[in-house]
Amino acid sequence: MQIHIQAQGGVPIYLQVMQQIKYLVASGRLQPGDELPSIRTLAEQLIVNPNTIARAYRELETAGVVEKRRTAGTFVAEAGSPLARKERLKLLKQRVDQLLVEAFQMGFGLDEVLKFVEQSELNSQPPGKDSKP
Amino acid sequence: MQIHIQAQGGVPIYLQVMQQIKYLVASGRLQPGDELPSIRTLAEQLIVNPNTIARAYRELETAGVVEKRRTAGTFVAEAGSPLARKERLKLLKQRVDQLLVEAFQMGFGLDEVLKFVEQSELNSQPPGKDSKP
DNA sequence: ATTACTGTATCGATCTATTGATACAGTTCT
DNA sequence: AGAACTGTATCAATAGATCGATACAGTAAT
Repeated sequence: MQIHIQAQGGVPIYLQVMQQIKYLVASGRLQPGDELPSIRTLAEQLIVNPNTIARAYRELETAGVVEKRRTAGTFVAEAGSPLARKERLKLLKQRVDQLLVEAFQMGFGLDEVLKFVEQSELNSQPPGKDSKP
Repeated sequence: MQIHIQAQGGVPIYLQVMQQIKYLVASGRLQPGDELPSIRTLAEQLIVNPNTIARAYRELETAGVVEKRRTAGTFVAEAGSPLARKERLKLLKQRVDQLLVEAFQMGFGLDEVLKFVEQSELNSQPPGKDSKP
């Protein structure tokens, strides 16, 4: 699995690992059911402490991205996050507002944000399964 | 100025102040040229150390949101951020991708993200002044 | 000159996050 | 049974962020 870590930069290693795995899943390069490298394997590959990878996997499981099977390994989870729809909507609204504030601050307009959203490499994603709950 | 701080919650005070001022500017409730409360005034109002507000203002200035005039006070900056357009585009793309990853992870589709962007309360913002550079 | 207001700088205490060293517990296969 | 692999738990060291106390420096009006 292609993961690259920057020791410099202030971003915690476990977060970098989380983000990159999230991207791999969101872009479809990791499919539900796929097995991730074992904690120790990835730790050796990145030359970090196993605890660090363990933490990344643990939080990814809490977030519903991966699923751990006791002695078998860690796998990409099947379904989406288990959060209630209302909670997710609230979160999404927050994220969108944050993005827009930053965009406006940078001098961009709504149209440009929309363009970026439409043109994202990630746009091949299947539509949400609960557009109408 | 209406700013509310939560001591609990783990979010640093100076960040809360920054975010809320950014929102006030992005939503137009603070206009370019408007004067912000002095560091001490706001510090007393929120019952925090002046250093904390000073830090918020300092970082807002670095971000190009406000402008400090030595002995006169702190004001909302005129232009957008001074970053080069290429840099801003890169940043914006990153932000959008992050948002989409989170949205997909939560089980939402592109269409729903677009809907949220279009329906945001912030959409009354003037369009970016450099749509065509 | 004094007072009252701006923002600035320095130092230190404290707390939290992050990472690492190391030992543990369970399953699977030989 | 034993080896080799999963993920787990505990504890300590370190580094960094955050915030506060306090003193400084400049301008403007009295």
